[in-house]
Amino acid sequence: MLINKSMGIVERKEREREEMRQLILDGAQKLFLANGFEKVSIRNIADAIEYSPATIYLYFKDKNQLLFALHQRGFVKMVGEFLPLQLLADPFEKLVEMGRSYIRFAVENPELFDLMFIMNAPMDTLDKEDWVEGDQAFGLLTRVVQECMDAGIFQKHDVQSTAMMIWSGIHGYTALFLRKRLGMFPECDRELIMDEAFNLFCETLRRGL
Amino acid sequence: MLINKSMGIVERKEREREEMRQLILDGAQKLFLANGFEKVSIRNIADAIEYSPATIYLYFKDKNQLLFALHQRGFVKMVGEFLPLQLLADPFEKLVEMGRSYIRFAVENPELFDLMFIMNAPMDTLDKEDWVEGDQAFGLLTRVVQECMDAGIFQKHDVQSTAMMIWSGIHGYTALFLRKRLGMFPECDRELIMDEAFNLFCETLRRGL
DNA sequence: TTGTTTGATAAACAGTGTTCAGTAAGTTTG
DNA sequence: CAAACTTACTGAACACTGTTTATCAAACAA
Repeated sequence: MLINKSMGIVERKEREREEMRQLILDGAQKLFLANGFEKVSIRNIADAIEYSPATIYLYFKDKNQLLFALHQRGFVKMVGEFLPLQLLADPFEKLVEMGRSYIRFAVENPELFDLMFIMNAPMDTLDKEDWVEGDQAFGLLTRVVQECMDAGIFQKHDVQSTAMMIWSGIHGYTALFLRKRLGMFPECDRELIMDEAFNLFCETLRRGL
Repeated sequence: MLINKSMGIVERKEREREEMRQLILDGAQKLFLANGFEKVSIRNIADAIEYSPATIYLYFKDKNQLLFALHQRGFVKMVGEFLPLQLLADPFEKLVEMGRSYIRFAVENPELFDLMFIMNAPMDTLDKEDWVEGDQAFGLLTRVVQECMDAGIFQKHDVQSTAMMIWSGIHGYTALFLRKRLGMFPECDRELIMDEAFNLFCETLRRGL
């Protein structure tokens, strides 16, 4: 076996394999974002990229693993939207803007958000190392919370619990809204109430934490 | 047509129809709570109650409508757990206990909770009148919030927005926990952090609202 | 050139929600 | 009571789903 020859081939194969993975994910993402998750099957994805359904199983163990790969893409995108906000000087303003960003991300990318925070499917079989993207996003939040404490805006509590509390508060609206659980409010008032509730949450944190 | 005779029969038929509906729902509920939603099919339900799958479609337009009927059962159960708490004298304590109840309900009845607040399916086709159960539960919350305002515990804001904010806060944890989105915390700390975050939320409301 | 590995696939399996023609009882009418 | 009609139910089919496996041709190694 000629080492330099086969090594080149191995590298190319690896590259081609990764390209194929991305091709599948691109096709899947396009379909999911356009038609919603419930209406997209492995066969649809295979058709879209002009391969047989069985081929997809050479690159992803099952549908959940494919969904999880998209879940990771979602986190990359979300963290990308959080990063510019880190430049804001006032830590509390930074926190509020991150909350607003979270909600905006959810409204603009409902399918991705679903995958990241609501759907069961992608979390079914999961290792520790798969959490790096989620960790990164939550890390940004804890850091801002710590800054708020350091600046004396918040009292000093356990940072993790505080961050968790804030995340939950923001996530709550978002999830209820996305899953159409606000039927008790008349359609027209809904956006207003959401907005008021968000502002009230920020105000309450400001005063009470 | 003899009026008194046929009226008796019509009534019996109506009664039998309702009994059949309940029989189907009982079977469905038992299977869903035991195996989770993803693993229960119309055929399973039909087998369990010893009828043909097609029969179920004589009583429910489709699977979503069946799920929505269970969703309503869930609300009846939850409101049933909230009612005794209404006797508590201190409105803030009442609010906190309702929050605790919400979380406990979710942990003890994850499948029902899922149906009530997370799953897409049962909300797909929904009229206004279908919201009575949800309205009732949210009504209990707004009333307690109003009491807190009247007692001077909370500042006077829009009751609806305030109730929405509190609901979201509590719902947030619950949904994230149930959907296994707390992978960034080590397994053993999770319950503790959830508890701390809940207490912190109550404390913050107490001080900041 | 021969032998081996690899990537892709057609076909099948076991399941899903849902519809519909057909049947056998229950009910009403002459 | 017998005939006509109505109703509740079902078997079988339709068009899907995710997933596995035997097969085959092309790429590679000896």
